[in-house]
Amino acid sequence: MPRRVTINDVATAAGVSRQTVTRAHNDMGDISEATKRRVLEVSAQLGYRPNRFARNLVGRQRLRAAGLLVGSFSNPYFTEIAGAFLAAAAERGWQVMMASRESGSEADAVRMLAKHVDLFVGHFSLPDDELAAAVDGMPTIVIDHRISRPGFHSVEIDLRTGIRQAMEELRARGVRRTGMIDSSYSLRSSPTYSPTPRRLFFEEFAFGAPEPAVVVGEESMAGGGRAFRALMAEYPDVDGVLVFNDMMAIGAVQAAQALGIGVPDQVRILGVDGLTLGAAVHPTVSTISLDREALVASALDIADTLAASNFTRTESLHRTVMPRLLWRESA
Amino acid sequence: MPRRVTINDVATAAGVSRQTVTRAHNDMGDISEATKRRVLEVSAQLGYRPNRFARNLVGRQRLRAAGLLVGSFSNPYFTEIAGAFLAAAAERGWQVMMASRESGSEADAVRMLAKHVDLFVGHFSLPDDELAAAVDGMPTIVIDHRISRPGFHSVEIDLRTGIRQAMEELRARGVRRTGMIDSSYSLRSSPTYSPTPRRLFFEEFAFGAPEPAVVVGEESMAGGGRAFRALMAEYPDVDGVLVFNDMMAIGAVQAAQALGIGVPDQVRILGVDGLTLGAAVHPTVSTISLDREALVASALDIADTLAASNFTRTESLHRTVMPRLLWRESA
DNA sequence: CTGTTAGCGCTTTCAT
DNA sequence: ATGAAAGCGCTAACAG
Repeated sequence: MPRRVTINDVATAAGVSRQTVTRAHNDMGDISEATKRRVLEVSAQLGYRPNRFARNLVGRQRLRAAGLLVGSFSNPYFTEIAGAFLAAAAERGWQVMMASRESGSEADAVRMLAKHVDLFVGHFSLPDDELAAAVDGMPTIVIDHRISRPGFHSVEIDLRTGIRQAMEELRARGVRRTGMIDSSYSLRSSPTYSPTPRRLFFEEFAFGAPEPAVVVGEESMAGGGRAFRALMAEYPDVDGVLVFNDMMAIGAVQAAQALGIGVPDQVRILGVDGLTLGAAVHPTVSTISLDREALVASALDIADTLAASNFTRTESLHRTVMPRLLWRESA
Repeated sequence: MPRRVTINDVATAAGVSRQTVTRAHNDMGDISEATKRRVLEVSAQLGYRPNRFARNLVGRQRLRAAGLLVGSFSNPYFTEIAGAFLAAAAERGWQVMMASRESGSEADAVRMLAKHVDLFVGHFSLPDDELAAAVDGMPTIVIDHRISRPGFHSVEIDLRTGIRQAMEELRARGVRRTGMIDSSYSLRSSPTYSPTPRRLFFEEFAFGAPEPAVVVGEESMAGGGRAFRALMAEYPDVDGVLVFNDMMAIGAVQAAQALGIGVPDQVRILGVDGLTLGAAVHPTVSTISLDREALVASALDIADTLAASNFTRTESLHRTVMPRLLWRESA
């Protein structure tokens, strides 16, 4: 492997000083056209690329880069977050380096990212202690999970309020008994299912019968469909269903159609997430939208605050964003 | 805005030399536990974060970062590419900085990325000359578009062969006349529609009537549905439809169902892209899959080759990947 | 117009 | 166990 070509190599080969090479490469003036052309030619010949670390080290302009950790690129919720973050970050002058938890361990991903960025943002799944060890002092903005220790900041979503409002509106729309389809994702990391926060909020505000009508399904369209059939079989009187997320809700709506159950006439179905896809299917899926714009804006507010202090501030910063209810056709 | 804390500040405050601070922060040994603890404490107090440019400049380990430019995060094709790239890149030790063409100009995005990465990969839409000016010498791997000038490399998809094979198979499955739904995206950048390469390949291999049955639609599920209705109205004898991409194909399938046209019994519908989503709907959508794994693997092969030469090689490298036909239910 | 000097913030020698 | 010196590759500031 050939040694990397440096500015000195070019200077020597072109018979000029390093400074002249810099001038040629940065359109700096104070250099004759002839010299400039010759230097650039030699550079091209040798395959010279300025070392970006050296350049940024000496440069006055402080670049800002955020490391975004997302759960999975095959989950539209995360890709929509990533897209929103990318757009908002670009507008505010942040560059974004991404990593996904899918490949390799979260701790490894974090360690790799650390060399390239000024702070982390994202959905983390490690326990707080292990996370703190992994990020090793890097300022970290956690999404959808409150954490209060120095160097950590968070953006929470007030899902409890969103679910309360949704249940109230379902009642107002004539629903007699509510049911829920929860995600079985806890089964992926432990041998026993444990209820998600969404389920706990649901049970708090469920109505129509003393026993909460809940079934658990796999996190996919097909899983939502199967869970809907199970729910209807076990609790036939349920006429309003909160579904863990929109993908599962789409599956549930399809299953209802296949069963000949009218949506929303006989059963109202409500997802969570606010996916764009939910507005493209028929009927469109009503949803408790986890407002991505607000979410990433809040995260970037924190990032900007940290950057403004040149990353010397360490006390925890927090934001809370409210979900927005999107009443489309399915509920 | 406070000045950024440097290693010297910490050294002074802790009453030690810079080297001792380095030792404390990098678990380097040759330092007493007491000193180490004290230094780290002072660092935390002051909010010290090592400058990543200085660190990487002096570090022996050469980091490798790729800048990935995608078209849009609201298009599942691009997010699937991005996800595949991220996973494959992580495995090969590349970090990935992303930008999307959605926000701001492509040239600006490229200029911002340039400060952080060793090469570009992606879907570019600028004319070759403008692109060359924008990347300003940065090695660039172009996806899905051949370009042969120094410093540029490419990964092509042999869609022509894929479409030929697809048409042959449609004929074998009893299709009598083929039709196509093309994308109107050229209308976004110019006042007049111009046929996409996919249409040209289709017309080369269409069969069943002298006049090619083609309609143009907007690039979305709804657009695919509308186009399908128009196609059936104008060419009722068409019984095999190639659709520009999978999202539009899903819309076409839904439209067919709404019209009471059996899929695949009366009309066979075939998309392009190979989206995961196409396997989750009913009926599942047959498709000419633009093999993402192969695509990103090829791009990273080129990237590794360039890195191995320390980015001194400039002659164009090329790869071609074959699409894979996925015969699911709709065709 | 061109070259020399200094220094960005850090880690790697090499002394002590 | 700690510190002094040197240098990574580049650009800013000053000479000439």
